[in-house]
Amino acid sequence: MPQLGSGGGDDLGATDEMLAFKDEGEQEEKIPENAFTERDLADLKSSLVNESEGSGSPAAAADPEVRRPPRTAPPPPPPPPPPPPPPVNPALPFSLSPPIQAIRRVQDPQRVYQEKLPDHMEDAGMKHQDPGMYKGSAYSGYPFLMLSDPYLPNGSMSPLSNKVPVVQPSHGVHPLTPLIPYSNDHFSHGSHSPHLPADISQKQAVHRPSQTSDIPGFYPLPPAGVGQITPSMGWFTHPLMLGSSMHTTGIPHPAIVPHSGKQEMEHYDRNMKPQPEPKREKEAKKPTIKKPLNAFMLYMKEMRAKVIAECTLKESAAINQILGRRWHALSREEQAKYYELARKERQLHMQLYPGWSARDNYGKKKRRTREKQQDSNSGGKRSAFGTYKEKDAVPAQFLPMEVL
DNA sequence: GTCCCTTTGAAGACT
DNA sequence: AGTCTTCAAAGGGAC
Repeated sequence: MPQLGSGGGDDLGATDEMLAFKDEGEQEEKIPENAFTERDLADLKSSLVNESEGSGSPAAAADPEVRRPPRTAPPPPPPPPPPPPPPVNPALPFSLSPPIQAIRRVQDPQRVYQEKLPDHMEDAGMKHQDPGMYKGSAYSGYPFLMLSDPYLPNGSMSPLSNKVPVVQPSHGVHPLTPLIPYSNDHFSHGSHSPHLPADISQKQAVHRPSQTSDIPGFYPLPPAGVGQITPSMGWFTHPLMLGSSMHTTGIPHPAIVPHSGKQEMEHYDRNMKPQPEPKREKEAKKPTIKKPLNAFMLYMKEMRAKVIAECTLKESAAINQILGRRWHALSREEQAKYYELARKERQLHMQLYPGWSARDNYGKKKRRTREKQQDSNSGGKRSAFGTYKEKDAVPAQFLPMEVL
């Protein structure tokens, strides 16, 4: 949380929030009386990360966050009394009664999910996995198995979904339910990952230094699922895992995504020399390694379906606003779990792709926007990746809602 | 078909 | 060191 931790950043973020609430006024939900103050929230966030990093995991030594300079935030005041559980739906600016339509939308998650499964999964027998895995309440019990992959487009499955700590749509399940397995037991040091197929672990062992054991079972599977998900299910025959999708460690990872028309491609290897046109075209079809999801993204991924089910909203922008407010309404402990998940996610990502940098994906998404902005305000304050008008010296993300 | 919107957090670039 | 920008997910809406 660099922004929060940078000088007045704490106040910035919180101020934003407060203004947003204020702006939404009566139409939006009422903040719980004992909602965090700006300061409290900032302190909590700061301490959450610190706790997460200092949770005693030996892996913390390799954690990039650990290497960052210590936060300069003053010693946090005594933590406020834990707020009572947030209201059932603290952020909903609308009726709590889910319309029938919305209910129907989530009534048959299994069907929906199977529809989403790519063919290769079916080929690999994935779709025909023990249906019991999807049974039960909506998605209960499934979060660790039939997870839409965070790194694959359209939430498709990837073999590694079974191991990546992706918070998946729980659809009625408590948002943190899927996180339970991320207990200290799973993070415990030295335990060989029971979730990695033996051959994968061996391959990792070949390429990885000793820290391999630092990411033991933080991609846990339910006991029933562990034995069912095996490499024979197509893990190594997935088209995405052939060729460049396979990491040098031999470990396929969901962060590797195939080329989608939406994103311009850039080869993963930054050291790759410029290629002649034909080769570049060929290269352009190679997958991109995506950024690991942060805590909020993990939270969103899990809670989105629930929010959609609870309201009639479909637009992601509106849903994300709700999720953002809910995120702030989460208790310290609840957020901590997501921070921990995100930390592990980054850790694994870093280990799987040591040479990868977020910079690799720069310029792939908003180039047109930036170019447009550059065109419209030539003479903007900055020009590295984009410009903004002088009067907008404060980035849009820091502006109160009413200004936007 | 492509981009925008909207959120928070992480990381890189820049001053 | 502090500030700013970009990207990560998602999917309806706008063009």
